[in-house]
Amino acid sequence: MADDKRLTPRSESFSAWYNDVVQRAELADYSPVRGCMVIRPWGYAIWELMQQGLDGLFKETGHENAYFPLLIPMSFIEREKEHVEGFKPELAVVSHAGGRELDEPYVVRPTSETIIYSMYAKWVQSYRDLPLLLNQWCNVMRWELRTRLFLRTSEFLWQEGHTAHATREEAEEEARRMLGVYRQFQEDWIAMPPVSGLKSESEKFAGAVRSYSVEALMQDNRALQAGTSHFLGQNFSRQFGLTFQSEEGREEHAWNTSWGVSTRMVGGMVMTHGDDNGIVVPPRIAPAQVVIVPIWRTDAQRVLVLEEADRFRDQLVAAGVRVRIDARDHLNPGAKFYEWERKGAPFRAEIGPRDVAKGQVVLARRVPFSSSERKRFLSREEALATLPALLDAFHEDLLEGARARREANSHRGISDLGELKEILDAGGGLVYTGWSGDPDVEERVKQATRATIRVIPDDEFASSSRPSRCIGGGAAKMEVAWARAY
RNA sequence: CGGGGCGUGGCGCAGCCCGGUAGCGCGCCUGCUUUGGGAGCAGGAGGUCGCCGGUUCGAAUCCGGCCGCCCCGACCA
Repeated sequence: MADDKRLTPRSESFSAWYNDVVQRAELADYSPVRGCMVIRPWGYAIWELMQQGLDGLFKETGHENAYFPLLIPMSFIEREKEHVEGFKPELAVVSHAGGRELDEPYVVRPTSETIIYSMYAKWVQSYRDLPLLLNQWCNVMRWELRTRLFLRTSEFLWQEGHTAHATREEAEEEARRMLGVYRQFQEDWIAMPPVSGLKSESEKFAGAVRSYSVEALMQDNRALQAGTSHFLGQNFSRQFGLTFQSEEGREEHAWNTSWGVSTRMVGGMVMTHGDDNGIVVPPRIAPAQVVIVPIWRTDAQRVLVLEEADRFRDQLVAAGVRVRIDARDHLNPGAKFYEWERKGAPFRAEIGPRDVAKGQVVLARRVPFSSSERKRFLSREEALATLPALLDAFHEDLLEGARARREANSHRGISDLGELKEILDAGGGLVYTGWSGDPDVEERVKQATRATIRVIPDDEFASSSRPSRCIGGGAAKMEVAWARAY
């Protein structure tokens, strides 16, 4: 039946579409463990490319990778008051090991501030040991009530950067710098342009002095917190005795930051670029940027076509393009076209007997070049010479499309609560209003609209005229962006 | 945790109301023919009907309990 092959259209149910497409694109599957997912090879390869891109940026900004234990003594988590309050409900605890009950239970890390800063305390003596700039790639566990593949699972993969600095200014700068790295990465690799800014008090990380985030607007106009960066002040260094001797010989507490992005970005990619035919993987994170589909009738043609496909692949690989040949014999070409569209490969190159004869390839882009140009016929030399540029151009088109969608769904200068609610109920995305900074107002608006303050936007995203009225009445002290969020 | 829905070959479903020992599509296997947008024909494999108990000569179907999953709301990267 045709219906077996179709995905639930986005217009029918965006969340059903998401669940469908994540599984049918073979990104991930549900696991026997409640709330946990299995990331399948295609999805994992995308994550690996994200990791590579980010890891490069971390290294460029002076960070090194390390690894800390999965299990954290319960007493560590409990040391920072705000921190434990924030995480208590979602901790998974190991109480038994080696066949007996442990004297002190361990928690499966929900995040690693405590164990990492306890080690930093051991390693840092002098201002000369600072800054200490480490990152770790790992899994974490937060017991979630309601889970969704990639967007919220009990176990997820992420990176967490943890830094220690001699001065407050330097740590604050680091937190801002890494927020910028996330933004840059999401634009340059995922073609997902977020809005960056400061979190409100109620939305900040448990244990932080200040939290920043990048918020991306999905196709259903809900916001996705796609990365966070925290200025931790001296909260953890005080609890873990992370001190150093300053140049002047005084003992001082170090200043910390932490920052992380997770496999949630894969979900963000899906909901930013996907369409009713499947996901769209932006070129720089596509495990196969070009999929060659060979076409043949006879055995002789098969040999000839596959030979040409191999040669073309080798040439593309030499040009730095990630290529895959789909030589499966039990599927006809049409079936392969649909499959790779579902899985979001940026380009498909068809090579059949006619193309071999003419020395050409037929190139199709996952999102067509234009409505009138669904396929491009290129000589092999041309294809080879232009593909790297075509990949870049596709990235730019995706980024521009996503940015245009974000802007089209951003509503500025809203000062009336009724209007805010109206916009949100009509499916509006990011709504910019004034705010006094009063948490009671924030809570009241949240109750009334089911939206939250996503960020106090950075200057670049702020409205050209600063709002004077607070959404809850009275004078505004700042501008905030509201949205319903994942 | 509240509301809704669903558990039947790998996937999607029908059968349940009205009990009689399981069927359809897709997928899978074998063979032949095919292959430029989801191939055709022929043959074949595959199911303790979520679990436990009850009613009955007999339960996928009726009754009770339990478990699990999905969706919508309260908390969260």
